[in-house]
Amino acid sequence: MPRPRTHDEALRLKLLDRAGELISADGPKALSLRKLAADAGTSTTAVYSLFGSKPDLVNALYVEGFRRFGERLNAVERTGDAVADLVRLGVAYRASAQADPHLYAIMFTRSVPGFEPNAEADRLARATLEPLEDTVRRGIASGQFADVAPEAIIVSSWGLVHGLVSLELSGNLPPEFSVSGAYEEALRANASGWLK
Amino acid sequence: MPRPRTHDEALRLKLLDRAGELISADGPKALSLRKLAADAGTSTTAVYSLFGSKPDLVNALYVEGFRRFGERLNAVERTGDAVADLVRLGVAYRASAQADPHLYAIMFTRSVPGFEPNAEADRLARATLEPLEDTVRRGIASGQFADVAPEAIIVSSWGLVHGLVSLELSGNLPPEFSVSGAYEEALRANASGWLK
DNA sequence: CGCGTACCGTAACACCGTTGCGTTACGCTG
DNA sequence: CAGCGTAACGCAACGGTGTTACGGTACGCG
Repeated sequence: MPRPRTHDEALRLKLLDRAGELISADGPKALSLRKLAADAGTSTTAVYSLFGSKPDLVNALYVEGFRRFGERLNAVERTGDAVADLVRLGVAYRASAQADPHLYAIMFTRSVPGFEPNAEADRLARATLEPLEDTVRRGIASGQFADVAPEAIIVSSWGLVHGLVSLELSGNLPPEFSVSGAYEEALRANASGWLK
Repeated sequence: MPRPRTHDEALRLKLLDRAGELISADGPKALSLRKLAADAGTSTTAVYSLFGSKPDLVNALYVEGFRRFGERLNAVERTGDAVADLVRLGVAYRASAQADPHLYAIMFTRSVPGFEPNAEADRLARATLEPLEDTVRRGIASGQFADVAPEAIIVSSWGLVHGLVSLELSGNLPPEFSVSGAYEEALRANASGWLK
């Protein structure tokens, strides 16, 4: 007997899509529920019935960002050489961040005030790193890397890649420092430091 | 003939101080000009006559953050061994970030919407890295590091340290992983990758 | 003493996220 | 076929934000 719902899955996707565009075009500040609703031809209520709140909508973008990230990392072909594989993964990581810089900002910096990823989103984020974890464990098992705790190499590699990419994206690097030029070299040097 | 000004240097410092406390206590979202003015016993106009706008006030916090950062990095004693010095600088970097996590967020993530550091602030930020640049150049000159472009080692070291610290502060690292435990080891491995 | 003037607090503006309320629009029932 | 019950939804209000225009204020000089 109720009136049929128009706040459906299609609208949910449309809102997510438009929200991503608004953020990508003018930054996180430009994401307003009123503007978003108007763009999608609906009302602000839609966001609340479909997502719960603005932070919850951003959480959905966070999940979407990690999904795209995971796709790219999983698509990296392995060579069997752990150092070369770490470099490849790092290159894919940077490419992914540059493809969606504002999604990257949502994922790794707190660019939307008040947003904290929920538990499920955190698990997903964690799972995205599986290719990295796998490569490091294989490198240790094969005797290529020193016999240290895998986490040490995993976090060190992740930290370097994340640090370089986020310095680059946030514009904190002095202009004469080009990440592109030294990126692969830095990744290789870092991985080499763990060789047996 | 005018009435004597109460929006003076003392009030400027008081506002900066209170703004830092508000941000440190409840995050960047909690920094409201009305609350800040009330806390300081003045009106919102003070912020506009002393700083220009809210982003300009945040810019002053940005500068203050880099000043403290520079103090700590400059206080690091050198051993003459480039690898050991890079580790020491990294430890000081992390300590500085942990001492003022919300200032760190202002400095390196875009945690306050609408804020972009101005040119002078950018120069100051750059100058903060001098101890790092110096250590790397000496390490290359002494023949300890390979004869690569200094920028490669500088950016790689900075990237690793920044990446680890910001992953740690943003809570993106898996809970079972302790940065403290593997931090120095990772820095040493990274620096070692550049040895001749 | 009072005038001139720079200063500064108040209040308005436009916008934000969020929420309660009243309307709407359907499908089942009589 | 008419009407009712009910879930869904848009509108408008609420308390907040940064910012700005304005008008009262309080001093030093003539």
